Amino acid sequence: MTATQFPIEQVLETLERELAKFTLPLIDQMGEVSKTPFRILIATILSLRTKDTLTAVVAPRLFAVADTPAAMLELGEERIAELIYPVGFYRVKARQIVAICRILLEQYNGEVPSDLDELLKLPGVGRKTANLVVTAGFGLPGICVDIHVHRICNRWGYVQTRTPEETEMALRAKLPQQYWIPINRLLVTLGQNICHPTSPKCSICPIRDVCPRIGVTRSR
DNA sequence: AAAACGGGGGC
DNA sequence: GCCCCAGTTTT
Repeated sequence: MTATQFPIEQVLETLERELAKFTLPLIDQMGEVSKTPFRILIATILSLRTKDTLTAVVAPRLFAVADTPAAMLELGEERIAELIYPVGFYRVKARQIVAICRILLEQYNGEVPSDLDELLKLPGVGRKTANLVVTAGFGLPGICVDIHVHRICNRWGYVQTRTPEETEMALRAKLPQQYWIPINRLLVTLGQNICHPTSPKCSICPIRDVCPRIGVTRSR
């Protein structure tokens, strides 16, 4: 179709090799033992519109006190709000956590469902959160598109989309499935450390040789 | 399509 | 002081 297709596979493999040099996303910061579906679900709720370095400090405080839906309900909305206060949106998030845990206990036997459509029924869970639980929590195929994945894929010209949901669908159609799970982790890492919305640090970018927008500082 | 939720950190 | 942050829901 196009004369020069963006070399997405080469780029993602390069990023995979360079990953160790960068600050990693929230789920990786929380450590291997924290990668249970329930912790990923709750931590992702806490992380909405919040820096993940802050969430990575606050979330473990909550998990130390309550690590299951039943324990969360026992803790109660007020106490949850106090514990998560620094992440912001604490009232909304505490209310959503309680509502989610109630549903998990009443309808899912206290377990987090692995099905995307079931996850999307939970209050406060949109496509980004649901797909992160599917991929990072269960290791199942899915594409988690946050603002970094959306921005960078469009910056590269790999997709031309207006919303993260459109980007997710475009990637499902054209990105080889072996990259579905790692693309989020790779592009969030790149987006946080180098490929910023404004003033990206192209001079130290590991894929500068093949990026079509090298030196272009405006967001898209 | 736009507002609203919100404290913490960077500049 | 001003702006942004691994979004989602409501108007």
